[in-house]
Amino acid sequence: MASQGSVSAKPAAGLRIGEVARRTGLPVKTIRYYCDEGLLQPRARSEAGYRLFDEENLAELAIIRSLRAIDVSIRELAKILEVRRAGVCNCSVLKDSIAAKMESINLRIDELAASKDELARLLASWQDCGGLKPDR
Amino acid sequence: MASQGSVSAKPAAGLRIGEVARRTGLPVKTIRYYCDEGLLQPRARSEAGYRLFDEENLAELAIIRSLRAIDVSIRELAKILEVRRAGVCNCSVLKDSIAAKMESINLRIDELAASKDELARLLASWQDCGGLKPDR
DNA sequence: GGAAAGCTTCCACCCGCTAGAGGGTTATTG
DNA sequence: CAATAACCCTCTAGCGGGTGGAAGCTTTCC
Repeated sequence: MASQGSVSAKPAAGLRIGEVARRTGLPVKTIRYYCDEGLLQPRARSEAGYRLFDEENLAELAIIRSLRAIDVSIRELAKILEVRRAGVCNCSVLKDSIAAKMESINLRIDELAASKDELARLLASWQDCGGLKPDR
Repeated sequence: MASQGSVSAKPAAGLRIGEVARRTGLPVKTIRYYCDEGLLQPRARSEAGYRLFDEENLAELAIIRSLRAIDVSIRELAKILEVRRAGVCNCSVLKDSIAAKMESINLRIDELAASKDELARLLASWQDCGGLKPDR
């Protein structure tokens, strides 16, 4: 009902979960799981009970993705987002924590680089010997 | 019994699991788990039933770590190591597979870099506003 | 010889999803 | 307008990859 005026004024009732999934690249089920765990609070529910998300939620999901990528736990993430939501930017603890996470990303990148080397050596060893067994 | 000659000749009965843990940085339990899953076969068991590992096992663990770091599954790893053990260097399938994994490491690194940017922006936004809430 | 450290097995549990059943809602289309 | 497809809901179960702890041998060290 009420086709949206083609020109503008979009009250944007809210994004439904599928749309959020499309925009973030996360599976619908995962988003639902994050809600269940208290990581994410949909702005509202539709009449029918559908979760309705907003742009803020998208921003939160971006943070979630970033931190999950370095294995920050769901629990810790919940705390972090809570603090953020409370608008406690002056909370240096959180800032430090995030800074630490960033540092840990560097570590992780180094580890991955090392892994790559490891695999390269492995490949090279095969290339070289063209069929030699690991000498056991 | 038989202190090892300081000069050489090390029959090296085998490394016990704790030593392997210390050398690889993996928890003892995890190593045991890898054995249970058939990833790793200790060279032997001591009289008392202790797992005894050798240098080859250490090399395998290095590979395991590298591939686990990019979420190669235990099952796939088992196959990879089996092939490797069989000395099938001419198996281009495996070589390709490893090459692909290496490519995926690059992807992962890019993702992590993106995460870092995301977090940097987050931090910066707080720095800037010195106490502004996420505008909700 | 006796305590401390290290190893064994086995079983239960945790985390982060993910799949599927069963059922209501919204959108499209003939 | 009814039918159908696509979407959403909750709930329960299961999986992958470990991890913790109990109970009980071995090895090491003083």
